[in-house]
Amino acid sequence: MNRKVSAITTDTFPNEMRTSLGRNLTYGLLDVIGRGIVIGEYDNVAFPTEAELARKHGVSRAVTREAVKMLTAKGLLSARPRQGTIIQPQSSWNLFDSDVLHWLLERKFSVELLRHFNQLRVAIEPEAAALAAMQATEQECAAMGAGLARMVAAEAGADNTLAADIAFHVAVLEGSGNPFYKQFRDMVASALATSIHFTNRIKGRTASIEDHRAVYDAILRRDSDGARCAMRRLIGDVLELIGEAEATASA
Amino acid sequence: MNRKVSAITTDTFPNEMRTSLGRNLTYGLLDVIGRGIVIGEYDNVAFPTEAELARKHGVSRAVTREAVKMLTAKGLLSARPRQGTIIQPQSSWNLFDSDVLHWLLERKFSVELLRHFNQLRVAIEPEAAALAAMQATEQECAAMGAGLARMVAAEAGADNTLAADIAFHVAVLEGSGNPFYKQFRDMVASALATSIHFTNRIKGRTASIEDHRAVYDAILRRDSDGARCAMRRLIGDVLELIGEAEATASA
DNA sequence: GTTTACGTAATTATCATATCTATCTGACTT
DNA sequence: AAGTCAGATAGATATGATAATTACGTAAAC
Repeated sequence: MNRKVSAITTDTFPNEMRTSLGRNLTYGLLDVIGRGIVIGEYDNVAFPTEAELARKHGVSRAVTREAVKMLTAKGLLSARPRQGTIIQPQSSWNLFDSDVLHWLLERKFSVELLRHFNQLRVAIEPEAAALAAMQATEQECAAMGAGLARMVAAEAGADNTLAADIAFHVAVLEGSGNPFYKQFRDMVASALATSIHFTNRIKGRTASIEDHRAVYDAILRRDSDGARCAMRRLIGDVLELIGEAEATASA
Repeated sequence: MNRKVSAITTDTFPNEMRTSLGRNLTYGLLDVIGRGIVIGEYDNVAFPTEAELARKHGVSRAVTREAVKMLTAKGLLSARPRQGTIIQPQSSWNLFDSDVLHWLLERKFSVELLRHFNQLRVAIEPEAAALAAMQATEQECAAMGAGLARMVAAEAGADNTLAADIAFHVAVLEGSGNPFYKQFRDMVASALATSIHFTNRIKGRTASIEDHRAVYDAILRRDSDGARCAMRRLIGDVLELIGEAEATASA
């Protein structure tokens, strides 16, 4: 396995490439450049040209162009002849792309972003719970129950707290029967994974199980408004904690 | 301008290329393939290989690959050696990508999709209004006022009803100060543009202006809950109309 | 002095071709 | 059965050449 030595090789990016099935140079470069943009690596310097990017990372221009095109599709870049490739204002980044969100949450951790995201969750998830109460199938309800059961098991150390929490919230979103809500699957998973350390540090999750169960029970008895309120309370609590943390940090 | 004649030329896709700045072959092909996938052009046939796509559209493989990569980034495709390029299940399409949403809404018009989207709006926009009531700047409030004024003007035939409606809703989203809500800008614009004919047909928009003004007033007096309720009522009405239409259609 | 027109050069866009790599299939061996 | 190897296929990558676009500086025009 003696290939040309390059900054980015197929080996450089093994398993953690959550982007579809890719573990090839293009996806590697996509990840490196994307993360670089989000971190702010190019904030005070002109973004490199295709040729420079290719040379710097030791890959061909074709690979570079494909990675750049993918980042363009995600709203991070735009390219024009003679002007070069430039970073788009953050307002046009596609935050609902799980790659972009992942990069954002991964960087120097921003409580503000976490608050913004949970301000979104407090809109989305209660409504999803309400929809789920109206039309979730038995299977979908069973998935929620399983998630809850895992949370209880995790309490006793028999399962992973984070994975259980995610499983429950994802199950509710799936139960909504609405493809837009279902899209939040990856986002919520990504964000919870990042924020769990944060929220855990502030407050034990012991009380949380009961809150989750309240959502679950309401959905089971087809109580749409009850499910909405319970879920809103659940996420509202998280939001409150974040607000307090922000206030403490700035004080 | 005598270049090689091909199925997709630079001239084929002139101005209407809302995707970033592109009016080149890659963006043209992106649009053609993307629309084809959404419409269902490949539903009962194997998706072509890169080579076939390139030949069919008369472009090089490099262009084809770039378009395919962009569609991969939007969640529509995935590619593996030997397996070929395959269409992803609809559940992994990025519905929050304005291209994807545009293609979806453009196809044989689906009332169900419209309902699903408005089920999302009824979660998002009231919360955005509530946030706007808390922290919109004077400028942002002025933008909402301007949108409302345009709606009044449109009533008298002095402005475009659709554009005015969009302007108001976008202004509220912008006023939320939350980047996730701001992302709905393009989506709401895209969806309203498609649905306006539908909703207009069912009900005159005369009553609508007062509903919009109620939202605006609540935000101005910093009444968070009032804004949320007013906006919820506004979109709830639309949702109800869609539900009735669906019931009628299936009856 | 300001604007307009235009040529130049830089950078992306495209093409064509060749080679590499991953992976499925099936035959062959153990 | 289970493992191993060979062939075939389709995407992945590299390379180099050409075209198209347009920012920018310069000169001409007003």
